[in-house]
Amino acid sequence: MAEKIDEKKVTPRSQDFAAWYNDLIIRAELADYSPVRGCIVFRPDGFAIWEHLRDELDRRIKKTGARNAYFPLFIPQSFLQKEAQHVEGFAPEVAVVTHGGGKELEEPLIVRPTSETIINHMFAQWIHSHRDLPLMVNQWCNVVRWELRTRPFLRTSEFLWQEGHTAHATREEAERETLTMLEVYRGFVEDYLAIPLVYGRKSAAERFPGAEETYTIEGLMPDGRALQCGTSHYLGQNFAKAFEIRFLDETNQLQHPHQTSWGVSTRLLGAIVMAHGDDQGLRLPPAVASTQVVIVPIWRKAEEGENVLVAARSIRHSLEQAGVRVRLDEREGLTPGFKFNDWEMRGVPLRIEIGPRDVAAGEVVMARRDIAGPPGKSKAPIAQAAERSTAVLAEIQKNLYQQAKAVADQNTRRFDDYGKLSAQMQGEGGGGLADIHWCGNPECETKIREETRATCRAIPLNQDGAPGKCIVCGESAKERAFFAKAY
RNA sequence: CGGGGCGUGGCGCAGCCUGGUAGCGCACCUGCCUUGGGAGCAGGGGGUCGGCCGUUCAAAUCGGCUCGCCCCGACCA
Repeated sequence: MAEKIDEKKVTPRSQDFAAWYNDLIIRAELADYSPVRGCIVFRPDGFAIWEHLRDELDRRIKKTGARNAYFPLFIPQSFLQKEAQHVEGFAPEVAVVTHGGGKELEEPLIVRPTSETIINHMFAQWIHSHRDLPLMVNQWCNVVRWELRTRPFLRTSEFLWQEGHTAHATREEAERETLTMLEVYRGFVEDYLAIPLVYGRKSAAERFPGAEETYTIEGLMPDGRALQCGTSHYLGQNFAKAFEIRFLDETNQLQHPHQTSWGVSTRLLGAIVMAHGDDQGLRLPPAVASTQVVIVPIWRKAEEGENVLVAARSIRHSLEQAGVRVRLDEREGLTPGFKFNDWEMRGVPLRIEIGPRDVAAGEVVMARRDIAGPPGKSKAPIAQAAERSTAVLAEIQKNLYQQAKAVADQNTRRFDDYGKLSAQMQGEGGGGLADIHWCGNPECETKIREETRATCRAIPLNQDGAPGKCIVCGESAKERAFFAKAY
C-alpha cells in the first residue's frame, strides 16, 4: 500500500534535490525530454509561464527605451573570430552548419550562441553620428550552446532568452545603462517571480567573454547552490573596435561608441521551480501562473451537481470580470481528492472548493497553495469570492517571496575564517552563500574554487567599505563578496 | 570529456544468476457504481525485451560490439 501511494508522489526534495526537480518538471507537465540530446520540449503549461514572464519583462525593457528587433539565427563563422576574448569563450560550444541545400558552404555558419557579433556588424552600418545614439535594441530569440552536461531549464543545448544590445556616445552613459538593466532584472525577478536575490559585479574570472565588466543577479536555491539569473555587461569599446563602429561627435571627432548587452533566459523557469516548489509539486507565483485560481466543484447526486455547477460558473464569471485567470474543473469521474492533488502538482496558487454544503450556506472554501493543509483553508461568502481571491493572490505573491527569502537568509553566512568556509562547502550539494572579505586577487579566488568548489557569485555594489582581511591570504581587503557553489 | 547507473507496453518496474509460449502496478478503453484529500468492481486494448553480431534445436535471459539516456565531477546563461 505504501508503495502504491509513493508512485503518485514525487521524490521528496529532502531525499534527492535533483531527482525532485526533474520529477516536478515532468509531472507538472512544464517540459518533456526531446529526442535531441540536451534539448527539451516546452509543454503548454511551461510555455505559458514563459509567456507571462516575457510579456511583463518586455514591457519593463521597452520602458527603458529599448525597442525589439530580430537578427538572424545564422552568423558567418568569421564574425566570431573578430573579438579575441569572445571567440575564446564561445568557440568551444558553438554548433556549426557546414552544408546547405546539399552543398558544402563556402564559409560555415555558426548557430548563434549569443548575438553580439552579428548585431554589432549591423550597428556599424547604422551608426555614423552622435545623433544615431543611443541605439538600443532587444531581441527575443533562441540560442544554441553545445553544453556537455544539461539539465531541464537550467542548462539546455538550445534555450530561449532576450538579449539587449546598446551603443552610447559616452562611457558614463553606457555604464549607467548597464546598471539600469541590472536594476530592471532585479526588480522583475524579486517582484514578479518572487525570488530573492543578491546582486553585484562579477569577478574577472566570471566575466562575460569580451566584456569589461559583468553585473549579475544571483538567486540562492534551497539546496544551497547559487543560480545566475541574469547578467548585464558593460562591453566598453571592445566590440565597437572589432566591428569598426564609429561615429562623429559634436566636435567632428571620430569616436567608438561604448556598449552594453544584457539578458535573461528560460533558466528562470528552473529558478521558479526550485525556489518555490515543494513535495506536493509546483508553487507558482500568481503573477506568472497560467491558472491563478481553480474552482473544484463537489457533489454526490445529479441534482446537487446542477446547483453546484450553476454557482461555480457564476463564481468563475465574477473572477473573470475581476481580471483573474480562472479555471473551472468540470472533469467528470474524478474525485475531489484527485483534483486537489492534481492542481497542487501544477502549482495553481489558489483553489476554490464548492459543494452542496457551501451552496446552501452561500459560501466557498478557499485553499492557498502557499500554506499547506487546513491552515491554508478559509471560507468566504460567494458574493465576495472575486474580491477575496484578488486580495489573497496578492498575499500569496508576497508570501512566496518571504518564504523563499527566509530559506535563502538561513543559508547565507558570514565567514572570517577560511577553515570554517571550507568546512561549510564540504561534501556533495550546495553549501549556501558565503559572505566573505576577499582581496580581489585571482589567485585567492582560484584557491577557493579548487579547494571548496565555491566560486565568486557577486561582489555587492555600494559596500560600506569597512576594512577587513582577505579570508584566504590575510591581506587587507576593501570589499566583501558572495561565494557559493553554482549551477 | 572522466566516473557511476540504466535501457523490457505511455510511465514505473519484475523476469536475466539456473536459456524453453513476456509479466505486474499505474495510465488508457467499455460498462456499472461513485465524488468534502489521489474511489470500487467487471470486461478489454497495447510490447516481442535499445541496436547489431555471435553461441544454441531454442536468447529478454549467455558472449562481444555499438547507440542512447540519467546521475556525479571538470567547462558554461
